[in-house]
Amino acid sequence: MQTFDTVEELHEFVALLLHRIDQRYTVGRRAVVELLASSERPLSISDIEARVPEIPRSSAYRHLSDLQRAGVVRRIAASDEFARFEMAEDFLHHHHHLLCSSCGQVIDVTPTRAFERTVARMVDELTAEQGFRATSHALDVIGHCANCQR
Amino acid sequence: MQTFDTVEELHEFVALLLHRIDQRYTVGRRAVVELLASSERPLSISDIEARVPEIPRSSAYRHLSDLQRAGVVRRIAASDEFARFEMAEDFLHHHHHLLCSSCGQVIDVTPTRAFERTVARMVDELTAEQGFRATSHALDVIGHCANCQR
DNA sequence: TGATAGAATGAGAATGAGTCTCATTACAAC
DNA sequence: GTTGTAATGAGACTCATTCTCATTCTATCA
Repeated sequence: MQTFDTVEELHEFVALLLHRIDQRYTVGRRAVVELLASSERPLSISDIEARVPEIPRSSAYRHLSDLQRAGVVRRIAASDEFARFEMAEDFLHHHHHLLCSSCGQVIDVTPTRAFERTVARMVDELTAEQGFRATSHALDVIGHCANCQR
Repeated sequence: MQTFDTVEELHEFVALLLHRIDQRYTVGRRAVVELLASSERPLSISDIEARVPEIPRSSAYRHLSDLQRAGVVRRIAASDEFARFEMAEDFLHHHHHLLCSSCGQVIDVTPTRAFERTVARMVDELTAEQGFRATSHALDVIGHCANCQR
Protein backbone atom coordinates (compact mmCIF):
# COMPACT_ATOMS: atom_id res chain seq x y z
CA MET A 1 0.00 0.00 0.00
CA GLN A 2 1.21 3.43 -0.99
CA THR A 3 0.71 6.48 1.14
CA PHE A 4 1.38 10.02 0.05
CA ASP A 5 2.33 12.94 2.25
CA THR A 6 1.63 15.51 -0.41
CA VAL A 7 -0.48 15.73 -3.51
CA GLU A 8 2.72 16.10 -5.50
CA GLU A 9 3.89 12.67 -4.41
CA LEU A 10 0.61 11.22 -5.56
CA HIS A 11 0.97 12.87 -8.93
CA GLU A 12 4.55 11.68 -9.28
CA PHE A 13 3.51 8.12 -8.71
CA VAL A 14 0.64 8.41 -11.19
CA ALA A 15 3.03 9.91 -13.71
CA LEU A 16 5.38 6.96 -13.22
CA LEU A 17 2.63 4.41 -13.80
CA LEU A 18 1.49 6.24 -16.92
CA HIS A 19 5.02 6.51 -18.28
CA ARG A 20 5.38 2.77 -17.91
CA ILE A 21 2.75 2.33 -20.58
CA ASP A 22 4.03 5.27 -22.65
CA GLN A 23 1.33 7.67 -21.63
CA ARG A 24 1.70 11.28 -20.66
CA TYR A 25 0.30 12.76 -17.49
CA THR A 26 -1.70 15.61 -18.96
CA VAL A 27 -3.89 18.31 -17.46
CA GLY A 28 -7.12 16.42 -18.08
CA ARG A 29 -5.84 13.18 -16.59
CA ARG A 30 -4.50 15.12 -13.64
CA ALA A 31 -7.88 16.67 -13.00
CA VAL A 32 -9.57 13.27 -13.02
CA VAL A 33 -6.97 11.84 -10.66
CA GLU A 34 -7.27 14.79 -8.32
CA LEU A 35 -11.05 14.38 -8.20
CA LEU A 36 -11.01 10.64 -7.62
CA ALA A 37 -8.24 10.87 -5.04
CA SER A 38 -10.14 13.45 -3.04
CA SER A 39 -13.46 11.65 -3.18
CA GLU A 40 -14.79 9.60 -0.31
CA ARG A 41 -16.59 7.18 -2.58
CA PRO A 42 -16.49 5.77 -6.09
CA LEU A 43 -17.80 8.21 -8.69
CA SER A 44 -19.96 7.65 -11.72
CA ILE A 45 -19.38 9.45 -14.99
CA SER A 46 -22.16 11.90 -14.21
CA ASP A 47 -20.59 12.63 -10.83
CA ILE A 48 -17.36 13.39 -12.62
CA GLU A 49 -19.08 15.47 -15.26
CA ALA A 50 -20.86 17.47 -12.57
CA ARG A 51 -17.67 18.29 -10.72
CA VAL A 52 -15.30 18.80 -13.66
CA PRO A 53 -17.64 20.06 -16.36
CA GLU A 54 -14.79 21.36 -18.49
CA ILE A 55 -13.79 17.80 -19.33
CA PRO A 56 -16.03 16.40 -22.05
CA ARG A 57 -17.62 13.02 -21.56
CA SER A 58 -15.64 11.29 -24.27
CA SER A 59 -12.37 12.55 -22.80
CA ALA A 60 -13.38 11.55 -19.29
CA TYR A 61 -14.11 8.03 -20.47
CA ARG A 62 -10.82 7.90 -22.29
CA HIS A 63 -8.88 9.24 -19.33
CA LEU A 64 -10.48 6.69 -17.06
CA SER A 65 -9.72 3.83 -19.37
CA ASP A 66 -6.10 4.98 -19.83
CA LEU A 67 -5.71 5.39 -16.09
CA GLN A 68 -7.19 1.96 -15.59
CA ARG A 69 -4.74 0.43 -18.03
CA ALA A 70 -1.96 2.12 -16.08
CA GLY A 71 -3.24 0.67 -12.83
CA VAL A 72 -4.17 4.03 -11.34
CA VAL A 73 -7.92 3.69 -11.45
CA ARG A 74 -10.32 0.85 -10.89
CA ARG A 75 -13.72 0.39 -12.42
CA ILE A 76 -16.60 -1.05 -10.40
CA ALA A 77 -19.71 -2.62 -11.89
CA ALA A 78 -22.38 -1.42 -9.47
CA SER A 79 -25.84 -2.87 -8.99
CA ASP A 80 -27.45 -0.23 -11.17
CA GLU A 81 -26.57 0.36 -14.80
CA PHE A 82 -23.76 2.86 -14.19
CA ALA A 83 -20.11 2.02 -13.76
CA ARG A 84 -18.23 3.78 -10.93
CA PHE A 85 -14.59 4.66 -10.72
CA GLU A 86 -12.20 4.94 -7.82
CA MET A 87 -8.45 5.04 -7.30
CA ALA A 88 -6.80 1.63 -7.51
CA GLU A 89 -6.04 -0.04 -4.21
CA ASP A 90 -2.34 0.87 -4.39
CA PHE A 91 -3.53 4.39 -3.75
CA LEU A 92 -6.04 3.60 -1.07
CA HIS A 93 -6.23 1.03 1.65
CA HIS A 94 -7.70 -2.32 0.71
CA HIS A 95 -11.45 -2.18 1.16
CA HIS A 96 -14.78 -3.66 0.20
CA HIS A 97 -18.09 -2.28 -1.03
CA LEU A 98 -21.62 -1.98 0.25
CA LEU A 99 -23.97 -1.72 -2.74
CA CYS A 100 -27.39 -0.23 -2.13
CA SER A 101 -29.84 -1.97 -4.41
CA SER A 102 -32.37 0.84 -4.04
CA CYS A 103 -30.34 3.89 -4.98
CA GLY A 104 -27.21 2.32 -6.46
CA GLN A 105 -24.88 4.10 -4.07
CA VAL A 106 -21.54 2.44 -3.36
CA ILE A 107 -19.98 2.75 0.09
CA ASP A 108 -16.37 1.81 0.88
CA VAL A 109 -15.67 -0.18 4.03
CA THR A 110 -12.37 -1.31 5.49
CA PRO A 111 -12.03 -4.88 6.73
CA THR A 112 -10.04 -5.93 9.77
CA ARG A 113 -6.67 -7.61 9.46
CA ALA A 114 -8.04 -10.90 10.79
CA PHE A 115 -10.82 -10.90 8.24
CA GLU A 116 -8.45 -10.30 5.37
CA ARG A 117 -6.19 -13.11 6.51
CA THR A 118 -9.16 -15.47 6.42
CA VAL A 119 -10.28 -14.20 3.04
CA ALA A 120 -6.80 -14.58 1.59
CA ARG A 121 -6.54 -18.14 2.82
CA MET A 122 -9.95 -19.04 1.47
CA VAL A 123 -9.32 -17.39 -1.86
CA ASP A 124 -6.25 -19.60 -2.18
CA GLU A 125 -8.28 -22.70 -1.45
CA LEU A 126 -11.13 -21.74 -3.74
CA THR A 127 -8.90 -20.90 -6.67
CA ALA A 128 -6.28 -23.63 -6.38
CA GLU A 129 -8.40 -26.46 -7.68
CA GLN A 130 -9.61 -24.44 -10.68
CA GLY A 131 -6.12 -23.49 -11.77
CA PHE A 132 -7.27 -19.91 -11.39
CA ARG A 133 -4.66 -17.25 -10.64
CA ALA A 134 -6.14 -14.55 -8.41
CA THR A 135 -4.94 -10.99 -8.70
CA SER A 136 -7.41 -9.38 -6.34
CA HIS A 137 -10.73 -9.90 -4.67
CA ALA A 138 -13.75 -7.89 -3.71
CA LEU A 139 -16.43 -8.57 -1.18
CA ASP A 140 -19.64 -6.87 -2.23
CA VAL A 141 -22.39 -6.65 0.32
CA ILE A 142 -25.77 -6.04 -1.26
CA GLY A 143 -28.62 -4.49 0.68
CA HIS A 144 -30.17 -1.16 1.54
CA CYS A 145 -28.33 1.90 2.76
CA ALA A 146 -29.48 3.85 5.81
CA ASN A 147 -31.17 6.45 3.60
CA CYS A 148 -33.21 3.97 1.61
CA GLN A 149 -34.54 2.15 4.67
CA ARG A 150 -36.78 5.07 5.63
CA MET B 1 -31.40 -24.06 0.61
CA GLN B 2 -33.82 -25.91 -1.58
CA THR B 3 -33.00 -29.17 -3.26
CA PHE B 4 -35.10 -30.85 -5.90
CA ASP B 5 -35.29 -34.55 -6.61
CA THR B 6 -37.02 -34.07 -9.92
CA VAL B 7 -37.23 -31.36 -12.50
CA GLU B 8 -40.95 -31.19 -11.80
CA GLU B 9 -40.32 -30.19 -8.20
CA LEU B 10 -38.10 -27.42 -9.43
CA HIS B 11 -40.80 -26.19 -11.77
CA GLU B 12 -43.42 -26.35 -9.06
CA PHE B 13 -41.35 -24.16 -6.79
CA VAL B 14 -40.69 -21.67 -9.58
CA ALA B 15 -44.40 -21.62 -10.34
CA LEU B 16 -45.12 -20.87 -6.71
CA LEU B 17 -42.68 -17.97 -6.61
CA LEU B 18 -44.13 -16.55 -9.80
CA HIS B 19 -47.71 -16.89 -8.54
CA ARG B 20 -46.74 -14.91 -5.47
CA ILE B 21 -46.19 -11.90 -7.70
CA ASP B 22 -49.17 -12.69 -9.92
CA GLN B 23 -47.18 -14.07 -12.78
CA ARG B 24 -47.84 -17.17 -14.82
CA TYR B 25 -45.28 -19.87 -15.48
CA THR B 26 -45.38 -19.96 -19.24
CA VAL B 27 -43.52 -21.98 -21.84
CA GLY B 28 -40.93 -19.29 -22.49
CA ARG B 29 -40.19 -18.75 -18.83
CA ARG B 30 -39.97 -22.49 -18.33
CA ALA B 31 -37.41 -22.79 -21.11
CA VAL B 32 -35.25 -20.08 -19.55
CA VAL B 33 -35.46 -21.71 -16.12
CA GLU B 34 -34.62 -25.12 -17.54
CA LEU B 35 -31.59 -23.72 -19.29
CA LEU B 36 -30.27 -21.80 -16.30
CA ALA B 37 -30.94 -24.67 -13.90
CA SER B 38 -28.99 -27.09 -16.06
CA SER B 39 -26.07 -24.80 -16.66
CA GLU B 40 -22.81 -25.12 -14.75
CA ARG B 41 -22.14 -21.44 -14.90
CA PRO B 42 -23.90 -18.07 -15.18
CA LEU B 43 -25.05 -17.31 -18.71
CA SER B 44 -25.02 -14.10 -20.68
CA ILE B 45 -27.86 -13.10 -22.98
CA SER B 46 -25.91 -14.27 -25.99
CA ASP B 47 -25.34 -17.65 -24.34
CA ILE B 48 -29.08 -17.90 -23.81
CA GLU B 49 -29.84 -16.77 -27.33
CA ALA B 50 -27.43 -19.34 -28.72
CA ARG B 51 -29.02 -22.21 -26.82
CA VAL B 52 -32.68 -21.22 -27.05
CA PRO B 53 -32.80 -19.33 -30.34
CA GLU B 54 -36.58 -19.57 -30.54
CA ILE B 55 -36.90 -17.07 -27.70
CA PRO B 56 -36.39 -13.54 -29.00
CA ARG B 57 -34.02 -11.25 -27.20
CA SER B 58 -36.68 -8.92 -25.90
CA SER B 59 -38.64 -11.80 -24.43
CA ALA B 60 -35.53 -13.32 -22.87
CA TYR B 61 -34.76 -10.04 -21.16
CA ARG B 62 -38.32 -9.76 -19.96
CA HIS B 63 -38.40 -13.33 -18.69
CA LEU B 64 -35.16 -12.82 -16.84
CA SER B 65 -36.35 -9.65 -15.23
CA ASP B 66 -39.69 -11.21 -14.24
CA LEU B 67 -37.91 -14.24 -12.84
CA GLN B 68 -35.57 -11.98 -10.97
CA ARG B 69 -38.47 -10.10 -9.44
CA ALA B 70 -39.91 -13.43 -8.37
CA GLY B 71 -36.64 -14.41 -6.73
CA VAL B 72 -35.94 -17.25 -9.13
CA VAL B 73 -33.04 -15.74 -11.00
CA ARG B 74 -30.12 -13.57 -10.03
CA ARG B 75 -28.26 -11.10 -12.18
CA ILE B 76 -24.49 -10.71 -11.93
CA ALA B 77 -22.56 -7.68 -13.07
CA ALA B 78 -19.42 -9.32 -14.46
CA SER B 79 -16.07 -7.70 -15.12
CA ASP B 80 -16.82 -7.23 -18.80
CA GLU B 81 -19.77 -5.32 -20.17
CA PHE B 82 -22.26 -8.20 -20.22
CA ALA B 83 -24.59 -9.12 -17.41
CA ARG B 84 -24.84 -12.83 -16.57
CA PHE B 85 -27.77 -14.70 -15.12
CA GLU B 86 -27.97 -17.70 -12.85
CA MET B 87 -30.57 -19.35 -10.63
CA ALA B 88 -31.03 -17.55 -7.30
CA GLU B 89 -29.26 -19.05 -4.34
CA ASP B 90 -32.42 -20.68 -3.03
CA PHE B 91 -32.08 -23.01 -6.00
CA LEU B 92 -28.38 -23.59 -5.72
CA HIS B 93 -25.97 -23.74 -2.87
CA HIS B 94 -24.51 -20.47 -1.68
CA HIS B 95 -21.40 -19.76 -3.70
CA HIS B 96 -18.97 -17.14 -4.91
CA HIS B 97 -17.49 -16.17 -8.25
CA LEU B 98 -14.13 -16.25 -9.94
CA LEU B 99 -14.06 -13.59 -12.66
CA CYS B 100 -11.50 -13.95 -15.41
CA SER B 101 -10.42 -10.50 -16.45
CA SER B 102 -9.05 -11.78 -19.76
CA CYS B 103 -12.02 -13.64 -21.20
CA GLY B 104 -14.85 -12.51 -18.90
CA GLN B 105 -15.78 -16.02 -17.91
CA VAL B 106 -17.50 -16.48 -14.55
CA ILE B 107 -16.83 -19.61 -12.49
CA ASP B 108 -18.89 -20.65 -9.47
CA VAL B 109 -17.08 -21.83 -6.34
CA THR B 110 -18.50 -23.10 -3.07
CA PRO B 111 -17.05 -21.82 0.20
CA THR B 112 -16.63 -23.89 3.33
CA ARG B 113 -19.00 -23.56 6.28
CA ALA B 114 -16.29 -22.05 8.45
CA PHE B 115 -15.52 -19.45 5.85
CA GLU B 116 -19.14 -18.43 5.51
CA ARG B 117 -19.49 -18.05 9.27
CA THR B 118 -16.54 -15.69 9.27
CA VAL B 119 -17.90 -13.78 6.32
CA ALA B 120 -21.31 -13.42 7.93
CA ARG B 121 -19.80 -12.12 11.14
CA MET B 122 -17.62 -9.64 9.30
CA VAL B 123 -20.45 -8.46 7.10
CA ASP B 124 -22.37 -7.67 10.26
CA GLU B 125 -19.46 -5.66 11.63
CA LEU B 126 -18.83 -3.83 8.38
CA THR B 127 -22.44 -2.86 7.86
CA ALA B 128 -23.50 -2.08 11.43
CA GLU B 129 -21.76 1.25 11.73
CA GLN B 130 -23.12 2.48 8.39
CA GLY B 131 -26.71 1.62 9.25
CA PHE B 132 -26.64 -0.59 6.18
CA ARG B 133 -29.02 -3.56 6.04
CA ALA B 134 -27.41 -6.46 4.17
CA THR B 135 -29.56 -8.85 2.19
CA SER B 136 -26.77 -10.87 0.60
CA HIS B 137 -23.10 -10.78 -0.21
CA ALA B 138 -20.80 -11.88 -2.97
CA LEU B 139 -17.11 -12.53 -2.90
CA ASP B 140 -15.67 -11.95 -6.33
CA VAL B 141 -12.15 -13.13 -6.99
CA ILE B 142 -10.60 -11.39 -9.96
CA GLY B 143 -7.75 -12.94 -11.90
CA HIS B 144 -7.02 -15.18 -14.84
CA CYS B 145 -8.61 -18.54 -15.51
CA ALA B 146 -6.57 -21.62 -16.32
CA ASN B 147 -7.24 -21.18 -20.03
CA CYS B 148 -6.09 -17.59 -20.20
CA GLN B 149 -2.82 -18.28 -18.40
CA ARG B 150 -1.40 -20.18 -21.35
C1' DT C 1 13.59 29.25 -30.43
C1' DG C 2 11.33 27.13 -34.20
C1' DA C 3 10.00 22.86 -36.80
C1' DT C 4 8.15 18.49 -36.73
C1' DA C 5 6.21 14.15 -35.53
C1' DG C 6 3.60 11.78 -32.59
C1' DA C 7 0.32 11.86 -28.77
C1' DA C 8 -3.79 13.80 -26.58
C1' DT C 9 -8.10 16.10 -26.99
C1' DG C 10 -13.01 17.69 -28.29
C1' DA C 11 -17.09 17.16 -30.70
C1' DG C 12 -20.07 14.45 -32.37
C1' DA C 13 -21.27 10.09 -34.73
C1' DA C 14 -21.67 5.19 -34.02
C1' DT C 15 -22.39 1.03 -31.30
C1' DG C 16 -24.92 -2.10 -28.76
C1' DA C 17 -26.91 -3.86 -24.31
C1' DG C 18 -31.07 -3.34 -22.39
C1' DT C 19 -35.97 -1.34 -22.29
C1' DC C 20 -40.31 -0.04 -24.11
C1' DT C 21 -44.45 -0.09 -27.21
C1' DC C 22 -48.08 -1.99 -29.33
C1' DA C 23 -50.40 -5.22 -32.12
C1' DT C 24 -51.12 -10.10 -31.75
C1' DT C 25 -51.62 -14.46 -29.34
C1' DA C 26 -52.41 -17.49 -25.34
C1' DC C 27 -54.86 -18.52 -21.31
C1' DA C 28 -58.07 -18.66 -17.17
C1' DA C 29 -62.57 -18.29 -15.64
C1' DC C 30 -67.07 -18.52 -16.41
C1' DG D 1 -67.16 -20.83 -26.87
C1' DT D 2 -66.66 -15.90 -25.20
C1' DT D 3 -64.33 -12.50 -22.97
C1' DG D 4 -61.12 -10.00 -20.30
C1' DT D 5 -56.47 -10.02 -18.99
C1' DA D 6 -51.74 -11.42 -19.23
C1' DA D 7 -47.82 -12.78 -22.08
C1' DT D 8 -45.35 -12.55 -26.32
C1' DG D 9 -42.77 -11.03 -30.73
C1' DA D 10 -40.99 -7.66 -33.56
C1' DG D 11 -38.91 -3.86 -33.85
C1' DA D 12 -38.26 0.97 -32.40
C1' DC D 13 -35.99 3.44 -28.90
C1' DT D 14 -32.74 4.91 -25.05
C1' DC D 15 -28.59 6.01 -23.29
C1' DA D 16 -23.96 4.51 -21.40
C1' DT D 17 -19.90 3.79 -23.64
C1' DT D 18 -16.72 3.67 -27.60
C1' DC D 19 -14.97 5.24 -31.91
C1' DT D 20 -13.50 8.63 -35.49
C1' DC D 21 -11.16 12.24 -37.13
C1' DA D 22 -9.88 16.90 -37.41
C1' DT D 23 -7.52 19.92 -34.32
C1' DT D 24 -4.40 21.08 -30.57
C1' DC D 25 -0.69 20.10 -27.54
C1' DT D 26 4.00 18.66 -26.27
C1' DA D 27 8.52 16.43 -26.32
C1' DT D 28 12.47 16.28 -28.95
C1' DC D 29 15.93 17.82 -31.66
C1' DA D 30 18.05 20.84 -35.02
